[in-house]
Amino acid sequence: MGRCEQCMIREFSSLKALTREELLAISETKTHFIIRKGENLFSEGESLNGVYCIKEGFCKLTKLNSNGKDSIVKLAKRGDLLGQRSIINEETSNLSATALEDMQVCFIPKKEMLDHFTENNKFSLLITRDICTHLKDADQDLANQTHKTVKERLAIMLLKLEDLGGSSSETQALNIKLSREDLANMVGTATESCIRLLSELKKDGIIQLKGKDIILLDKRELRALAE
Amino acid sequence: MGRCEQCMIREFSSLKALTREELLAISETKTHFIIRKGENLFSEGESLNGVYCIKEGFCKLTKLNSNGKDSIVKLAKRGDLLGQRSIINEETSNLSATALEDMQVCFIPKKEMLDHFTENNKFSLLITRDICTHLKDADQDLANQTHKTVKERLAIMLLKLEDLGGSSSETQALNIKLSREDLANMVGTATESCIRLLSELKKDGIIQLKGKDIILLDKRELRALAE
DNA sequence: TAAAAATTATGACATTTATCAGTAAATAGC
DNA sequence: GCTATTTACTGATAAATGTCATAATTTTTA
Repeated sequence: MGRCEQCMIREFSSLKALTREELLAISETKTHFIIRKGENLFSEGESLNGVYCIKEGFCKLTKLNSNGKDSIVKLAKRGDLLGQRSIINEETSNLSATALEDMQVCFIPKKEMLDHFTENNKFSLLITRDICTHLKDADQDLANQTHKTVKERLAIMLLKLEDLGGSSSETQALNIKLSREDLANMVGTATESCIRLLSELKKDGIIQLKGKDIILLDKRELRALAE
Repeated sequence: MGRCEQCMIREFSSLKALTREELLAISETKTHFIIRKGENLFSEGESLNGVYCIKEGFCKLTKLNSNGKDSIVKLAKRGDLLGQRSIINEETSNLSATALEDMQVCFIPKKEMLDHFTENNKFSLLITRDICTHLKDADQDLANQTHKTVKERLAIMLLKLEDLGGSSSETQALNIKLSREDLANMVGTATESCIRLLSELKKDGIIQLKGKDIILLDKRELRALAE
């Protein structure tokens, strides 16, 4: 099994505040596993016994609506920690986490996290700050959702996808591959509306579509559309 | 000036975790003031030098959209602390806070808050938990916003207003008085649409409208509408 | 208290967005 | 490689929501 103190992924999260000794302790209790595309790391309402550290791959965090549709609340990537809120608030998970591609994930037990959280002030501050950042993002998303059109929100989302996952250096396509349905659920619209707007952006030469690949041709124009 | 250790409002917030000594220290540095209806406690983008503790009155927390409209992200009431996120993340305020009625507010300087935050683990845990709760609420709001109709969202909002501020024991009217425009900005719709739906709910005998007063007549039906 | 201003309300209409139906294309399984 | 199945796309239409105009009501101000 890999050793946390040698794992560079920790530099991307609050785990970077842990001492060598603390990392050694975590190495002893953590587990490492593979999640296949489409599988859940955890589900809404589930009680989490620890925190997940994403070593590789993207996943979506969703909330099931009463009408049976998923709302994608956010995306997570390599280096992100999942489940912090549930652990701190001692509540069941608020969201489901589903792999968008094959993932490598480490699981750190609750007790181990909480011990360091209470003992290492730098660590707990970073975790709290991380949660604060999520809150700020959520407020922004909420404001966008309330007064922006679907087209504006789609433009925002495409830029956000590039920001989060980057683009392939060969094909220029966004690295985060979402189905049209998933993209629609992020934007908060019907799948057909989402497809229609993508076609429109393509027709206007702002993006290029090649199968599932999306290439952002004119980011300046996209930003203008996002207002 | 009032003394924090004698102020019962602190029991409603993370401040309840502070020791008598800590409360005495805060009493020395805090200031107390009155905010008139419509005035701002602080504005989006402003850098906050401390945290606000609401002693009396309701206020709205808004985010300005590119189209010049406000989105009301949440409401705050007696006992709530405002500005915690900005202080912890050392960032400017994400939202504006505007009084919905005359308010009494205490201001606790940043340094004072951070000192206790780093030294009193119970206090910092409660603050972190409070932020976690806000994050959970924001995720729920976001999901509601994406896949619920305006009518469903309005029903949710009316129930939330009652939950947050209660109703007058005499008139049964909601204690939180919002203009139709504010209500629309909470629900995320146009003012006229909001008014139209309120009229519809009134026609169906679900609510009663008396000037600005809103009386929830049939909460069961409202909950059904909210799904 | 009367006039002015702001807010609430309603109607007509335009626009956006969702839904349903059906086809085309891509992917998975054999 | 070929079929089955899913996903992507397009069109027609319906429904929801926004916008503009205008009237009724309430609140504010002089």
